[in-house]
Amino acid sequence: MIELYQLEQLTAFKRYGTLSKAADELHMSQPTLTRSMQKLESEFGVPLFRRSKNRLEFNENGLLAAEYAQRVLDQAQNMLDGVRTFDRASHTISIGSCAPMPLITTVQNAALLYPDMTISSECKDCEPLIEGLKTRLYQIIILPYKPDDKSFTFIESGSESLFFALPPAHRFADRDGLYMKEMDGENMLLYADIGFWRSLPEQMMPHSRFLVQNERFAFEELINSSILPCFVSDLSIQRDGKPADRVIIPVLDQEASVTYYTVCLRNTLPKVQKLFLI
Amino acid sequence: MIELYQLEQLTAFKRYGTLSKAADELHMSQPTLTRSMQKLESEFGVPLFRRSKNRLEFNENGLLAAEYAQRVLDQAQNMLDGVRTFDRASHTISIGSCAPMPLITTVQNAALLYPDMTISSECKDCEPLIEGLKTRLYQIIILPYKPDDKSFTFIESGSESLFFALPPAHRFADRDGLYMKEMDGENMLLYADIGFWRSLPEQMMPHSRFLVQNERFAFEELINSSILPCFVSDLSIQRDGKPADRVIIPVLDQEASVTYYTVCLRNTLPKVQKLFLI
DNA sequence: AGACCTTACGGCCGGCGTAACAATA
DNA sequence: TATTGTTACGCCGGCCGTAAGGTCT
Repeated sequence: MIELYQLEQLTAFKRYGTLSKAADELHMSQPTLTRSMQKLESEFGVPLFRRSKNRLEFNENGLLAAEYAQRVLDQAQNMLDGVRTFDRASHTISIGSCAPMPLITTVQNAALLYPDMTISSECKDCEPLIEGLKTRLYQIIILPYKPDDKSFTFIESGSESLFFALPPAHRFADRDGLYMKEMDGENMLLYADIGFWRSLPEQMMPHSRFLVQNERFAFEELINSSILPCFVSDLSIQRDGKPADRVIIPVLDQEASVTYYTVCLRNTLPKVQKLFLI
Repeated sequence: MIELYQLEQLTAFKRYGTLSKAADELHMSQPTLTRSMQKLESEFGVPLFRRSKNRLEFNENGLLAAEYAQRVLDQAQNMLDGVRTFDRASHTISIGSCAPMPLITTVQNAALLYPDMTISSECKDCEPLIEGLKTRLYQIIILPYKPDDKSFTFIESGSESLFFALPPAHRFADRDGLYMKEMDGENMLLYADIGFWRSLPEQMMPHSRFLVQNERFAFEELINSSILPCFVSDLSIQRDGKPADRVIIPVLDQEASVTYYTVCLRNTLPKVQKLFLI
């Protein structure tokens, strides 16, 4: 029977033009390749080459065969990739979240409940999350609102509320609560990786400038060494503590408090059931 | 590397359900198949089977792999078929003709001029011939008129004229020529395999009944043992002689005399050039 | 007992590299 | 002389079949 290694050799000959060069590239001796091509030719049952005394080249059959061969090889590679990718996916729980904080506990839970699975996670906007859930890019997504798609199932999985972290000398430092509108115009430090929260300040405080920090370290250093206000949340305080030398004032806008929902496809529920039984 | 024979084995296992049966079908021992599948699995790098103590079955990876494998095998088979068909086509001159008589000499010429080629030929109506020439089903066609397609090239290649073959006692036996209309209403013997000629008598002599003979032998026997008139042509006379005991009267209608044209695609001309240099 | 899968063992075929030869540029 | 393709020869790895062992119905 014709075998893939022969097709590999055939396409190598097409690429390199001579048996010698092809044999080099294939890490084999040139006589071996000669014999292998003779055998292939006899298995096709039709001539594939034009032979001069010291020159071998494709005839039209051979050119056609080499094209076909490439397609067969591509498909074989495609098979390997496909099966390996499928296997990897079946050992991976992919979680997408609208914000980093609720992701942390969900990833922890998933790792504990499914110790043999690889947990992959990322933050995205809500629309791509929902798209990704439908296309099975994610098995689980975390949204800041109840999804209304009938093919989804979900549980409430926590909440997060924003606070202003003000320097003690700030004019609003003694308030019990603040609307963002009241802070509009004040420049603030802002940590970049906050998911869907990112759009809220810019929307509600159009006159403020936000000093966006991509590095967590830079963000925390600047809190310590400046008197700029910034945002924190109950979850971030729970995780990292209160920033030193800041007064914590609740943000009163209703948009500043959300309930998170852990969502999956009904179809996929069995695979991640344990996460819904907490 | 993964090889086709392993994929063949994989799909056999899918078809037959157990290694034993698959091994039988593949004419190999069952331990051999066990080992081969183990090797395949290790080459995929992911588990393909669920193993009980005395039962082997696909897991989801394996099912997917078997589907992919079938596609690879199909494509490999497709490659073989494609190349072999291409090779055969390149050694074949396929000739289509509107009538059998001009085909004979053309096929003879082709066989002489291209002794290494296989000559295949058939009779069809003019429209399918032209279609077939365009789609390269034929390299050459023979038409009873000049083609007007710009992509065709052609030469005149003979002519054929019809005659009535009447019994000597026929009322028209002494005529120098006859129009078909004059014979309308008389029953006639008709040989079936006459190509485009077939439609002419029925069209011009609607009141006649034609006793169509599919067998050449039956046709000739009936000429000898009856007094029914029939058609012959100059070419048929040249080939088979005049029918015994018949008077040959020219058919005067203009449709009863045609000039034949040998036609090929301009593109394909080099392949059949010699036939156009006669 | 029969069907099935796996492991162990030894034979052998076929693909491999080396060497030698022939032709070409 | 350097490069290329083909043929001859002998080695050896890997695939094969047989045999044996274990499990399940």
